[in-house]
Amino acid sequence: MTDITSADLASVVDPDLDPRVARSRAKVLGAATELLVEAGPRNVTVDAVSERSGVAKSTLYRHWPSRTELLVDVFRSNMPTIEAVDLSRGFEIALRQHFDDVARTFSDPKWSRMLPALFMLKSQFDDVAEITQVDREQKNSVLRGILELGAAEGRLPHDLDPSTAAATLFGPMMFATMTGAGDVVEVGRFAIDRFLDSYATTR
Amino acid sequence: MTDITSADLASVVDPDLDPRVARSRAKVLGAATELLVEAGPRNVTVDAVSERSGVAKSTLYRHWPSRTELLVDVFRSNMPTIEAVDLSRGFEIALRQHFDDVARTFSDPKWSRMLPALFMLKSQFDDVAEITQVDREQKNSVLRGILELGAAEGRLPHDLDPSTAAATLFGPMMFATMTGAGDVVEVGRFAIDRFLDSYATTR
DNA sequence: CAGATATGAAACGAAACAGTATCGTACTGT
DNA sequence: ACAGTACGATACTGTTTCGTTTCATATCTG
Repeated sequence: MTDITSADLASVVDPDLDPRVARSRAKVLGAATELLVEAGPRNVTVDAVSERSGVAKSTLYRHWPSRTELLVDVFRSNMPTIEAVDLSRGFEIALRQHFDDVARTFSDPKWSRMLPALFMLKSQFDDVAEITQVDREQKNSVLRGILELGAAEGRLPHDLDPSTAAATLFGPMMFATMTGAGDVVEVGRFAIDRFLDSYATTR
Repeated sequence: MTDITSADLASVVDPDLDPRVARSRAKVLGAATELLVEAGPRNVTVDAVSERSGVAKSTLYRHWPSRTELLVDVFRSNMPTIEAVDLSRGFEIALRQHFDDVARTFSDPKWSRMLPALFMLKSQFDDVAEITQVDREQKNSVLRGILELGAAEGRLPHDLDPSTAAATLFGPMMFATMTGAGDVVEVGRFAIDRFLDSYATTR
């Protein structure tokens, strides 16, 4: 896992952009992320972000109209990327590959601390709700392909709802992350094994 | 499901206590809970609670030394009660009875909105962490009894870790609650069916 | 290099907020 | 009825926070 420096992050934000702008935005987002992870959204004050990032408050307000929109962007810039899965090697391998991808984010301590705040603010800010919705749709889309492959291989029923399956497969890891009980990956693996074994039954 | 009035809640807080005190505390906790559910912990300001509850700020500070401790008490007073299960009618009935109990709390919209805040503040305030820990221990204790019964009936292996099982059984409902995708109870039932079926395999 | 643009530093206003203090009033238990 | 206690109303202090403004300086682009 490679560390992403402020410079890298800046270039990710937008190409051919005034480097000063890119730098400022990246530094602000980085500092705000730190503050969020350390002590929740309440800790992400404009002054604290300014001080931590070394970016003047006036500059900050040139890029974000309000603290709220900055906070939303912090979540947006930290959302996990969903990798496409290789379906050519069969259902179970694809499922476990996708699992590894999702498990990585649930194991990331930064993301773990961000997650409760994300869900909390979801009900207050439409932008945050939209972010989570897009993420879920992407993941469900990937999972749908895997489930269809599983059905084609005769290992899963055809009427499986992706979002129900997602909850069953990944909910346990979320539970472990939130409660802090048990190893996240271990719990996740166990849940997937239960899921697969349940359809291996001769009924 | 019966509504709990302020008077009822007051008497629950502590018997043989000056009724004025009980009344004030109950009104404050009720109003603070509302504010928390409506817009998160940041919305629970001392002035807002005072205004909403009709209890003077000075009175509030006679009962709680600080805003933080009030907030902690709000969570404490809203924690779900764990019912003991009847193990005499067999493993599966006991499991489903416990499931109904847990599912009730995950279906409660008030609790759903409280949950992310609870997990968020867990890492900031030791008192909140303690509350969640006690709750988890209680639930794990109940589940342990059920799992042992299941093992005795030959339907589960003997080496099942209660906290791993808890994550597998109830994580999906938490996932559904947090993401807002799918019916919570339906997802929960599905997950339990997978869990049970997975051990019904003839291996 | 030169003009355009972004930044930094600092001060400022206004509002929200936590917490304290005072004092007259209402309630409770005996 | 009476003494003890809790309460409400209000004002107040000090701090935090958001957001704005100004102007000199640094950086980028052509």
